[in-house]
Amino acid sequence: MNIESRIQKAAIEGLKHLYSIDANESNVQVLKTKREFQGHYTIAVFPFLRQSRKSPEATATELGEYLVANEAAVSAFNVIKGFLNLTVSPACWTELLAGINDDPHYGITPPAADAQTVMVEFSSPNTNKPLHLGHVRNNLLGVALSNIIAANGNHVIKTNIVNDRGVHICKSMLAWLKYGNGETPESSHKKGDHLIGDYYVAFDKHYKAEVADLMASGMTKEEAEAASPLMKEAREMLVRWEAGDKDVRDLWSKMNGWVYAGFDETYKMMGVSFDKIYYESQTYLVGKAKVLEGLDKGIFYRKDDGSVWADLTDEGLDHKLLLRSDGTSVYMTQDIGTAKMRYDDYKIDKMVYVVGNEQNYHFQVLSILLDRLGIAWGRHLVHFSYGMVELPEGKMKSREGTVVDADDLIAKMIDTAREAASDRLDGCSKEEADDIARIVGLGALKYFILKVDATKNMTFNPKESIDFNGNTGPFIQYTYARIRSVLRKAAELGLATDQLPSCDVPLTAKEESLIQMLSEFAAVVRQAGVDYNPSAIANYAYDLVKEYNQFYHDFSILREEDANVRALRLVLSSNVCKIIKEAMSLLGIEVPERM
RNA sequence: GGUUCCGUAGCUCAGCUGGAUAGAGCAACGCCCUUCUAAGGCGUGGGUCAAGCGUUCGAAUCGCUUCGGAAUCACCA
Repeated sequence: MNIESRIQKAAIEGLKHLYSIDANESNVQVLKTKREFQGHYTIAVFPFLRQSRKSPEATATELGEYLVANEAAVSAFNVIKGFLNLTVSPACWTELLAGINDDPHYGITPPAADAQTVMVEFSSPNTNKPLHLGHVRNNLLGVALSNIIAANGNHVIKTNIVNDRGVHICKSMLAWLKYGNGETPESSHKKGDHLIGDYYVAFDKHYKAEVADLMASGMTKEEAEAASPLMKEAREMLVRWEAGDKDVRDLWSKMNGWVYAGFDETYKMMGVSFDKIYYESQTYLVGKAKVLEGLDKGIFYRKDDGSVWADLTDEGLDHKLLLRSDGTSVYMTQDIGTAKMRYDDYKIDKMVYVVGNEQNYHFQVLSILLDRLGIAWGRHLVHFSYGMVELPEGKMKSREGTVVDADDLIAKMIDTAREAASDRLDGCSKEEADDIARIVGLGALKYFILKVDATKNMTFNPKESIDFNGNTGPFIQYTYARIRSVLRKAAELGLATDQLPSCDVPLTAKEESLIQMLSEFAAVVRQAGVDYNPSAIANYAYDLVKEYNQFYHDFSILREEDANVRALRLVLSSNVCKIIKEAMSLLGIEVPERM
């Protein structure tokens, strides 16, 4: 049991004993004492005054006296107004540190025998354009969330649903046929996803030109869009694709292959991997069948024009289209198919979709539809709804060329990291220096994105490059590397870094505070899991590191002459190191041994 | 128009299951390397927590209203 719980339990007993108050966990709050006051934990006694029939000061004092007498962890107290500040005994802190030191994975809960299986879907790219900053946020959140869910004792299956079919794919295929002259990633020395993206843009350019010409000859915009020969060809191509036309399918496979090779490079760079990948080209027919099955069962209905709908008015929502009048499927149909396949493939207890908040309505509807279709986890599916990445001017727009490309951004971050390290890695080989630049550059990018509350929109200013000082990934990595350096030197001197002294060692306030923060890690991981909130881990790591840097600045470790004090500081430092690494690893961020 | 989300320092963000004088980083200005990595530490200035009303011993946090911004309500995905 942690110290907070012990204090809370004792306080509940004390209130009962002193005033016959029946308090419980929810109304006895044990808070962390604010910096400017003396003590480690604080209880506000205001809620108990009515029943204690005493002043705030008197009540707090009596409760404080009770706790010092009856709870070994509490060694002293002070009262300011109605706030009871409690001081925890040094022995208690040392014991706590020993416990953390003995646990190589403190804060991480391995799956138990009856652990739940949670599937996390993220990334889910289109195969017609390269990944941009929005996808980066999605991927990083997906990885971090999967790690956090796993760290809370669940089995996690990471999955990706690739949107590899539809008229948008036909557009780039058509443009490549018309304007490509057989260009390949090899011949052009372009990543496959970027090559295809260029043809998607080319289609749009020619299509716009056609529409403009037709409008110049007197058509309205709608007429012109409907009459565009290019668009007509693209739609015909989709029909041929659905019919399984060999030429179209071969081209489709070839071009998708290029895109996947490009994506794989980006994924690898970002440290993203999946346990299972689904393709919409394989799930949409399953969805169609499932919808028709629902139609037979009377869950859905068919309109006169042949389209199939779900009536959601009893849920306070509208009618939702599931199959078009021409029998083709829509987005929702595909998600239903994917859900069924997942249900058949794995015994999932819970499904988490990492998808942008623009699709909140979609997932509200999907949840209801899956439930009606008998998918067990449908009703309680989790839509991890994250906010957009915006530029200072507003949304990224591909048409205006303001999209921040993932590969470009990553390369730029690594270059910046390399420059920043240029004059400080003299002893390193080229490979080591490259690896450090990669770790630090990506660390800066990942932390920048993950430290902000995922549900909120965030702003990225491309003109001001991501910082390497202050509340950043490199700041945390730097602290890690600095501690590692001290620990290496300790090893050279033959000093143990994991042996607490057997006798009592007096602790400074900073040391106590650090142990207190280390012990909080387990609760932070748990809460991050409950809230689906990776940023809580990031902010914790920052606070811990900031605290450690003050300690590092104010106290010596290796030059400390008292061997017991030195041993304690080494253990403390090595455990801060361990927790930094664990926290960053939950976020999918690596830490360097030196930088 | 309906629904949902957001509004905290010049900028980017914490804090939100109610607790003490609202915190960081960046930017500005100043100080600290003969001492374990200065990507660090310390300090100064910077706030009507969008506004108002309410609930409460206590509100940035909870409720209502207003203002401002975003998303969504497609036979797009």
